[in-house]
Amino acid sequence: MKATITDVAKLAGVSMKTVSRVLNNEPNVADKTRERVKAIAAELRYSPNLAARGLATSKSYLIALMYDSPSPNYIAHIQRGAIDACREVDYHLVVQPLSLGSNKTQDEKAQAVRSVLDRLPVDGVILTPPLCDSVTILETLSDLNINCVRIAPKNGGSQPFIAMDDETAAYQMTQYLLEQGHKRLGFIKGHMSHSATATRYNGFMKAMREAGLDMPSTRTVQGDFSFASGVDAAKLLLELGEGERPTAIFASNDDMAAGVFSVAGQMGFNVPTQLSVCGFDDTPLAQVVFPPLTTVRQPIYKMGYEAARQVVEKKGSVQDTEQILDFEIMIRQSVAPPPK
Amino acid sequence: MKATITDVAKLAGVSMKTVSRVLNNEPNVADKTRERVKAIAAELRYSPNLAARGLATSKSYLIALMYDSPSPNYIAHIQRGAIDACREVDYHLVVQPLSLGSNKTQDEKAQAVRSVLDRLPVDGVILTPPLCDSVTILETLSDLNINCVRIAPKNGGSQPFIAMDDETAAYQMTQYLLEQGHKRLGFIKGHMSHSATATRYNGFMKAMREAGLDMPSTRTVQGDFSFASGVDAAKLLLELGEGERPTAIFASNDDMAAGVFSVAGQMGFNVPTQLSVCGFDDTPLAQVVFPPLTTVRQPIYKMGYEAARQVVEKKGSVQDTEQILDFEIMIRQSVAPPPK
DNA sequence: GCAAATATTGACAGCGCTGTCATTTGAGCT
DNA sequence: AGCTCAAATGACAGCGCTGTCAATATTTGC
Repeated sequence: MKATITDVAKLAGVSMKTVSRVLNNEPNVADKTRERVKAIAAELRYSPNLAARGLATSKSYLIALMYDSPSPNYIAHIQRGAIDACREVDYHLVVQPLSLGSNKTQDEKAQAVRSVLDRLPVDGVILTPPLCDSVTILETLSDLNINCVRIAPKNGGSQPFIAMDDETAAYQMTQYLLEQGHKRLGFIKGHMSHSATATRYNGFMKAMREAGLDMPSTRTVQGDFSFASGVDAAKLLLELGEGERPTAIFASNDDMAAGVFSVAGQMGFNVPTQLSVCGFDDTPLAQVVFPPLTTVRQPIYKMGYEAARQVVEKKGSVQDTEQILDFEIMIRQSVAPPPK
Repeated sequence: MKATITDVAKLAGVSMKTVSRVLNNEPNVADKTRERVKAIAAELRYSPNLAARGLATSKSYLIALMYDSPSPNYIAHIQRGAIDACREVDYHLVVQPLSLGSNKTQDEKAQAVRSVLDRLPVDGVILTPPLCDSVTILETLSDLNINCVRIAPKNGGSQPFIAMDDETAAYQMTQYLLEQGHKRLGFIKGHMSHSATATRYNGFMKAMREAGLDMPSTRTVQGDFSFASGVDAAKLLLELGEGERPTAIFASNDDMAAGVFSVAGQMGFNVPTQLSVCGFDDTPLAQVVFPPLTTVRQPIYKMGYEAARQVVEKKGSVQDTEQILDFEIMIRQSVAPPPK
């Protein structure tokens, strides 16, 4: 049925081993032989049997993308990037949602990871937030001797990672708000357990500080990245007295920004003429609200892509193991100068 | 390092083959032996080597979820369901996006599928729209002797499928609109290549017909499931003269409904007091607009779950191979009686 | 109690590939 | 030509598991 390495070897008049060498780009094969084998393999549409190869090399040619319920959109893009990278090197991606609620103990987390990897021994793992911040998980992985790459981890650590400079992005976005003439800004923070919450807030505060602007605690509200928390936060912010109320609100993600839109609409504040709003992430939502939301685009596809490349290549040098990717500020129509 | 079947066999004082039998729940093992082997396997945290098993059985214990860029949300839920089903039977899911633009010829589609499956010979495939409607792909799969399950295909055919009754859902939603007192309804159709477009429209029309209501062509607008197309369609609909303009708009999906919201807001129509809007799909978006959108919830998680179960079990009887799952009408606040 | 039937177990080959190491080939030199 | 040495190639075992089929243990029937 399906061609095997033996078929190719026979047709090419060489040994299986030589075919194997060609297929794996090993040295010490005469160019002429190499060409001939390649041609015949192509003709036979031969492709090596993953299981056999895996058994012989004790590799699986599989990598896992582990995540614990971030937004579907986030995962979808990471995933897509990772898959594209895998295809280039004949690897395959297995998706592993993990559902590690915060109610799980460290031990349970380790067990969950272990049990997944017992059943499917992969060659590498990509970890997305918040999993990438669990020391327990990182330790488990290193126990199991599985190399991993983290996406947007809270802090550097010794494992390789891919990240975006959230702080600078928030900083620049805040500067943009200030350039528009806003003086009273509101800020809605994200979920405390998420790494981006602090960095985004820090970038925001840095810009405020540099501008010499006051940031009273009444205008900083805790959210949790959900639409509902955006709604609650916006209410708090917009119910402030005339001289206190922010003229612009920086929500730590798009969902919460949408919550702000919703409250603004109900309370009769026009966006952007009476209230400017900006978000973070550039989810599809950002273009599906009115007016389109000014926000920060994260290079999530690329993060997935680079993470997968790295996890299969396991390069050595340190500078290769930490990648900071570029963001992009998407200026749309939800921010305007403040009303007089 | 990792325990093998030989380790278990030695400790249990039986042959490898007997251990193998226990692990695969084969008959003809004495209960006592079975228990002992199980205990020892558990103690050793033994789990079989996928590659070795795959090599011996020429199965891969992998199934593929193939899709061609439907919304991330849709895929994420299907995927989650499929993964959960896989875990129950020790299978694994490999995700395979396919990007078959409509500009691809049939041959190219077949090639694309073939090349994916050449490199990763899976035991089964789950096909989502619009892939599940490509005869070429179905044929390729059956050539390759890979069994597949389709999710929400356009028409029955001979391959097993999981679907939802879109027509009845649209029918019931329309009835709900009519019960609220609306007489002039607008309908925004989906993308022509998508199977759901026709069925949803049919359900809508059936309810209109039964109610003896007129449906002039000016109030049926072609969309393509995108937010932008919803915007365009809404403009067309809302610019109609006073006596022509619909008092309620049924958009074939939530994105387009969001487009309607956006136009309504700009044109000064309050939703739902002046204009009722409903959608279809119950994407996260539905709860992130104001007012929350009345829409149809599809059992997408369950579709993924059932599809995976079916693809690994390949049951025989016909009634098992066609499953119609229940939908749910999510009544929220975007529909109200029409203005007097 | 004994043959026949059945249930339980095990020996062994082989799935398709790669690693190791031995062998052959050919190039480069004197 | 004859020799050395490196490059190219191949023979073969074995990765961990399951299928086949033979061997052994147990039960059944009379």
